[in-house]
Amino acid sequence: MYALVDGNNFYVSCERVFRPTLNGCPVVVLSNNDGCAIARSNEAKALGIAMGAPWFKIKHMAESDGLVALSANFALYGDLSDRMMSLAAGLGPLQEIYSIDESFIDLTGVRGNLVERSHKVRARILQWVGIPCGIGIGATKTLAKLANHIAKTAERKPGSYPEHFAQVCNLATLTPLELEAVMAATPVNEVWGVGRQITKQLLEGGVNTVLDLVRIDLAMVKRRWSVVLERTVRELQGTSCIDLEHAPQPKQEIACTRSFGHPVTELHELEEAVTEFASRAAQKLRKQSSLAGQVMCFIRTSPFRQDAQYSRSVTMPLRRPSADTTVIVAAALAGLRAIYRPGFKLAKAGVMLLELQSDTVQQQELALEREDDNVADRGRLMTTLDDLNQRYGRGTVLMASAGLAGNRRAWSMKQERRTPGYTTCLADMAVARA
DNA sequence: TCTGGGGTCCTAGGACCC
DNA sequence: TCTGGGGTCCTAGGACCC
Repeated sequence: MYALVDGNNFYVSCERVFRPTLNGCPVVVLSNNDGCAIARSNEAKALGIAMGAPWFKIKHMAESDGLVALSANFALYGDLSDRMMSLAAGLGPLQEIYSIDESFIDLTGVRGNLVERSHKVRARILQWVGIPCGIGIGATKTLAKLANHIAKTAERKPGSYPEHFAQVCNLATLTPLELEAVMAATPVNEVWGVGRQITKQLLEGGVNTVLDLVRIDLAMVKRRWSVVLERTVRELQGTSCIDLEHAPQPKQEIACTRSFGHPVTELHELEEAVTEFASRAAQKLRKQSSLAGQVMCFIRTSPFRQDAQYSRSVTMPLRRPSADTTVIVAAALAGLRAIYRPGFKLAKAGVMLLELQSDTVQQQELALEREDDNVADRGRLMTTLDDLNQRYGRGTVLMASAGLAGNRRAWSMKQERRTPGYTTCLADMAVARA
């Protein structure tokens, strides 16, 4: 038995914790670069604002409907997420943190009334952290996700499901007939693992609801689609196929990519951006104690513009696996110079680290060439770099090719409406006035 | 003027091996 | 006239997730 605990409209709820006047208002949180809406309050959803709606297309609602837009404040969301997760963990013995706002809990061995227990955990998260969440319970992770969807929808749209499913929904307590009714009332695209493409194909085949999907022929699903969708159907039928991963696995690839605040055409500007992205990626790499075997670098124009299009990537193998910022930046810059062409209005660039491996395994080799640097010294240098940037703030010590932050940089992302780091920066702490 | 960022898994097809 | 069978590895691309 699994539970899924999921924060409602998470980023918006985080903002509301420190700005209660936003309660009841239509609010969206914008992606990096203030590009599009990535979180919407219920009121914003009711205005018809879609997930991913470009800000410039919905901006007019600020005047007409009192829509409030905020730049993403990931420092705040990450911190409130940690607090929410530690309380959600109280629901059962094992927890898998699935995303910034969701965690699965393995309920094996938990006695008593699971719904009552969930309501208590939910109330505690609301009171101690200030984030409202929905909790779904089911025999498999896919059913727990479905239950979570029902819990949220029952709360947001009265009449859509039985009232008592609001906030907490345990599918395992339903009779077969009740379960069928719920599945028949749920569109198939709400299932975890059924995205846009597969939804389209299912609808063409007359599979409209979750109930239709759960009754589909398994062999046909595997033939027509894949083992992935077959697994989803089995999970809906109550056979657990996706295990809880309570120990986070190290990433197999690490990326740092950004859209630019303004189009970039000059190589030297790109070099600054790519240096920063490669440095950030290398830092993430060291944080999970990995080495990278390859560095990928890409640049591209905006596919939304009518301008001449250009999109190239290049993968640079490293001499030996490394987590050294200087090595990774050098490889990324060499790649950039190889793919750069003048005359294009570039909108985005990025660096990805591939072929990651643990830094405790080091392939030995014959010393056929002179070592310029002592590997242990370089490791200490990187540790010092990370410590300094941790203590005095990101960008305190950086590669010279990153340029100076004080200079005007076309590539820096736009963030015109960001709220303070209420919980992560002393100077930004909220002040209570009597 | 203005459209995010960061991941995972699976499959098909080609190159290559004996 | 007739041209096998069985396998691995790699890559690109597509689907999904939040």
